Amino acid sequence: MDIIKVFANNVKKYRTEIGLSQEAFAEKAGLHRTYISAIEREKRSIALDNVQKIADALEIETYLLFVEVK
Amino acid sequence: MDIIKVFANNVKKYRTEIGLSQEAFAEKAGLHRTYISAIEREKRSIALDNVQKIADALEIETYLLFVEVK
DNA sequence: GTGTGACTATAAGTCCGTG
DNA sequence: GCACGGACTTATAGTCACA
Repeated sequence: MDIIKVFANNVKKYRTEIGLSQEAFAEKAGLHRTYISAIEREKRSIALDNVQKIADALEIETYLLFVEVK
Repeated sequence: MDIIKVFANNVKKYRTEIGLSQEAFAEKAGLHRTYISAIEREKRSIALDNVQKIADALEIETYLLFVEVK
């Protein structure tokens, strides 16, 4: 399983769980709305610092983003 | 706690546990010796594709690299 | 066996927009 | 509210010679 795929799925999962749109979430994470979009579509391989920003914005532990949910 | 720090510590930890030098590990991961060095010294915020390469070379689950070991 | 500065190429990441 | 594109800036990828 590809880590980028797992990450993308988890971002989408946790983001919708807390009821945020891509735009609202991007703002909360201090990132760009088109960037979040690209991530969820697996168009980009993101760097660790932004992984942490995203985890913070989702209010979850960072490693949870890499645990495959089946 | 910074994720890059956790990641760096874990790479070093797991790498030494399987008894590989930076050089041997770099070759196994398909990366450059100095690149591994830079990662372990937290000089780079690496992207997800290389995170996976490293996890594969360490023969561990990817998420373990982000679990802080105290 | 590892740390480091310097370097070029490529990808990450921002920002404008449209359907 | 999201997918997608184009153009742009900055950081990472990847390598080297040398300490």
